[in-house]
Amino acid sequence: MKGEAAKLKETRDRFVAQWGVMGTHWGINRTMAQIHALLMTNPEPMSTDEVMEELRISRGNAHTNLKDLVSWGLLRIVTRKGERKEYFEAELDVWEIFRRIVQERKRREIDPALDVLQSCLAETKGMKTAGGRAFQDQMKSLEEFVRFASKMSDRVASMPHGKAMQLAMKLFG
Amino acid sequence: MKGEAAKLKETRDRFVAQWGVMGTHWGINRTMAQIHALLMTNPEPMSTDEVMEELRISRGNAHTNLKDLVSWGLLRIVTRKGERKEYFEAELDVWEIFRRIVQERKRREIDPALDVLQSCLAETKGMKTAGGRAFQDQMKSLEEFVRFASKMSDRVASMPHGKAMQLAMKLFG
DNA sequence: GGGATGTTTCGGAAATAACTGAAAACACAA
DNA sequence: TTGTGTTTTCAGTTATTTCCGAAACATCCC
Repeated sequence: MKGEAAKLKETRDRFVAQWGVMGTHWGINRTMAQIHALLMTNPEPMSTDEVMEELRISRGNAHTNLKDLVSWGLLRIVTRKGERKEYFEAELDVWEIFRRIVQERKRREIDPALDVLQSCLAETKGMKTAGGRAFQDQMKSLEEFVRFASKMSDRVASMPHGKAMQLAMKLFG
Repeated sequence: MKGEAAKLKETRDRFVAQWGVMGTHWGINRTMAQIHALLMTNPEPMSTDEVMEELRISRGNAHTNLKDLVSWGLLRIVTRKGERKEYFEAELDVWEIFRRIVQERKRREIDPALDVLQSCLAETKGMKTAGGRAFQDQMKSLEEFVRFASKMSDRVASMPHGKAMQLAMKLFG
């Protein structure tokens, strides 16, 4: 029979690896997803070196992705008294994680799309040909929808956990 | 002064190009996004050859991405009487587009994540060590949330336009 | 059959994204 | 100021994804 600790390690490694694969499908890179998985399941904050060793990756790679995760708000930097080294700890609250991701994806994906649509809309304003009209109508539909999505994202991202769940239950209970 | 038609073509080209760039950030490839943009703004269905010519891409590339878009439910294949050639036309209704994307992303991104989490959860069931408990708690939170997201996606994807908007207005008006 | 038309597949080329390793920059204490 | 531990940057390499071009396949018509 296998020891519990060994089994745990195995399962955790599998989680980290799989989460990395998932990451690539989510449009974020493998390493970043792996680091996130690693830290979400580590009881203690980890240093860059520990992450490097655990995942067998270079310092540059570890550093870049740790800092990216911090900029997403998914990791926090913590320091220990008397030590200069930086340690990283993951946000564990799922609602908080979700909010951060929504916020960031809005900024990176929705807002730029909105800019494109609005500029296309502006440029074709007042066109009278059938083709012009049709194009503009389609831009308008898209713009309205994306603008709406943008607003929704903001609302969701600024909702506290309790409120969100309450709302969700009312809708989808 | 520039003719309206010329201006329109220019704006549309820019839309197609930009939408392609956006696509790469959304985790779908440039060509696929460009074809989608092209067809959403084309009054008539287009053939593979027309798409190839307009975007200056190879037949293989055009073919693959057109079929992928069909599998996403974002394009329909239409045929003309007496012609063997296939033409493609885009779904234009934004709510419909949104539903299809939600559906597909759920299938590709949420469901596999759920599998991973559930299997990790199962494997660590009943562990008594502190580490095992902590790991399991985190898996459980994630699993619950992702399962919830899965359910939400299904509901949203099966909602008719009117119902969804009505709901949205009540929430975020 | 065999030519014409259109679709699908696929090996290798090209483009893009991710990663490494090492050096440079930085921060701070002695 | 110099030494030591740590973070950051980046040019070059490697891996992955995307794309091309051409051949194979399928279908219809004569």
